[in-house]
Amino acid sequence: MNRIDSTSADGQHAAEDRTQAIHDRLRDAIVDRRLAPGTKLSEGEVGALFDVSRTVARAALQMLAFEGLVRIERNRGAFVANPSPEEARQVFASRRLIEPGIVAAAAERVTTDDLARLRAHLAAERRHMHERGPDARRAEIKASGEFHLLLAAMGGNAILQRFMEELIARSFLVIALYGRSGASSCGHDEHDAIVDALERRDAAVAVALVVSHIDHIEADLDLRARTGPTLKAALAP
Amino acid sequence: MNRIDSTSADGQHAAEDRTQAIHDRLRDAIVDRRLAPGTKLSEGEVGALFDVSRTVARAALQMLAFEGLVRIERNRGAFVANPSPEEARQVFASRRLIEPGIVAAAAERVTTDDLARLRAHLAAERRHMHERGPDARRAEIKASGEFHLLLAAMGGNAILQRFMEELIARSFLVIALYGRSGASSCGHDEHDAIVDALERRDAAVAVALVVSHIDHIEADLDLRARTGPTLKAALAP
DNA sequence: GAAGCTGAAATTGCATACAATTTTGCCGTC
DNA sequence: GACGGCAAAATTGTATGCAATTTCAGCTTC
Repeated sequence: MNRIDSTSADGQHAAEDRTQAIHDRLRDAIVDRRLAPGTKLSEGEVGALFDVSRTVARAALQMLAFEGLVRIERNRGAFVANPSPEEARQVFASRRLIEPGIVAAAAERVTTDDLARLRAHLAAERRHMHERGPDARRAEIKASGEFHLLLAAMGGNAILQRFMEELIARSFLVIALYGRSGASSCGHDEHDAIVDALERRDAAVAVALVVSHIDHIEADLDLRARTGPTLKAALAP
Repeated sequence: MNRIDSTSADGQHAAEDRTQAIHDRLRDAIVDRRLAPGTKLSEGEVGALFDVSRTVARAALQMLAFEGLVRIERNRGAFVANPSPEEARQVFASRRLIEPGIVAAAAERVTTDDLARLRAHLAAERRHMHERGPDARRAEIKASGEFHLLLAAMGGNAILQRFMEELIARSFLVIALYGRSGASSCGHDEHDAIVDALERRDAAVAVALVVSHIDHIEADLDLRARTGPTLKAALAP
C-alpha cells in the first residue's frame, strides 16, 4: 500500500495538511474505481485507516461531498457518489460548455513550455495505451483525464480550473458506471490533434476538436434510464 | 429554496441542519456587505453568536471557504475573502462563459410558470429601485443577483446552477470592493429585455443580451491593480 | 522614543467524550 | 416460516479538553 502521494505533481502541498492528504487519497481511490460507487465511507473507518481522529476524517469527507464525489446523508454517513444518468448528462453538458472556453483561452496563452509538457503527457498516454492489464487501463484513463486538467491549468483561470477538476473527477465516476467499452474512453489521437491546434494557436479548430472529443466520450456511455425499478430490473434476469 | 430563514424564526427547521443554517446566514451577511472583506471570522465568535460549539462553526466556515467567500489560513483562522483584481476578472470571465449556456438552456425549457416568476421578480426589483436609502440599495443589488440565480435554476442543470451560485456570490464581493457607482450595478431594463427574449423562446437574442449585460456590470468596476504597494500608495495622498 | 524581546492571552488543530440516531440481531407472536 | 417489535451495537452529531501556534501587551535596551 505504499502509494507515493500521487498528487505531488502540483507542487503545492504544504508540509502538514492531513485533511487535504486524506481527501486526495480518497479522491484518487474513487476516480480509480478502487472504491465502487455506493461504498460506505464511515468516519471511524477512514480515520483508523489514516491514523487520524474522526474530526479530520470527517472534514475530508465533507470536502469530497462538496465536489460531488461523495454523498453525505444526515445521521447515515458518507457514500461514494452514484450519479444518476441525469447527473451524468449534466456533467457532460457542463464540460461541453466550459471546456471550449478553457481551450480557447489556452490557445492564446500557451507557451512553448506548456506545449512541451503537453507533448510529454501525450507520450505517457501512448505508453499506457500499449501496455496490457487492468492497471495499465486504469492508468490510461487517469492520464486521459489529466490531459484535460493540463489544458484547464493553461487556461489561466483558477476558478474554471477548479470547476474542471470537479467535472473531470465526476466524469471518471460516470465512465465507471456507464462506460460501454470500459477501456478506450478517450481517443488519444484526438488529444494529439488538440495539441497540434494549440501549437498553431488555432483557437477555433482547438475548440471544435474539444467539443467533438467530448461528444465521443459521452457517446461511449450507456445512459439509458435505470432510475425506476433499478433493483427489480437488475435482479430479473 | 431554504434561503429565506433570516434573522428570526429559527425554532422549527433550524434544528435540522445547523451547519447549513449558519453557512447561509454568514453567506448572506457577506454578500450583503454587512461583513467587510478581510473581516476575521473566528470559530469561537461565530459559535457563540449562533450558540453552537466551535465544531459546527468551523464546518460552516469550511463550507464558505470551498465557495471562495472565505479564506482560511492555517493556524490563523478564517477571513472574509478579499478578491484581487485578477480574481475579480476571473469571476466575470467565468460568468461570461457559463451564463450564456445557462440562458440558452433556459430559453428552451422555460415554462409559463417560470416566466411568471421572472416577471414577479422584475416587479420586485423595480420596487427596490424606487425606494431610497442604503437598505433599499442593498436589497436592489441582492435582488439583481437573484435574477441571475433564477435563470440558473431554469437552465435545468444542477451542476451549473451550483457554479452560478458561487459565481454570483463572489460577484457581490467583487462589486462591493471594486464597484464604481456602488448602486445601479445591474441595469434592470436589461433584465426585462432578457425575460422578453425568453418569452419569445429566442435563445440567440437572450444569450446576446446576457453577454452584454455582464459586460456592463464588469464595465462598472475599477479593476486597476493595487496589488503592489497597496498601503504606501493608499496613504500617499 | 523606537526597535526588539518575552511571556501571557487568545486562537486554532486535533482528539476524545457523550448524546442522539440509525442499524442490526433477537425473540415472541401469529 | 414470516412478520413485527424491542433492545443492543454501531455510527453519526456535537461539545469540550488539551496541545501547538499565533497574537499582543508590557518590558527592556539602545
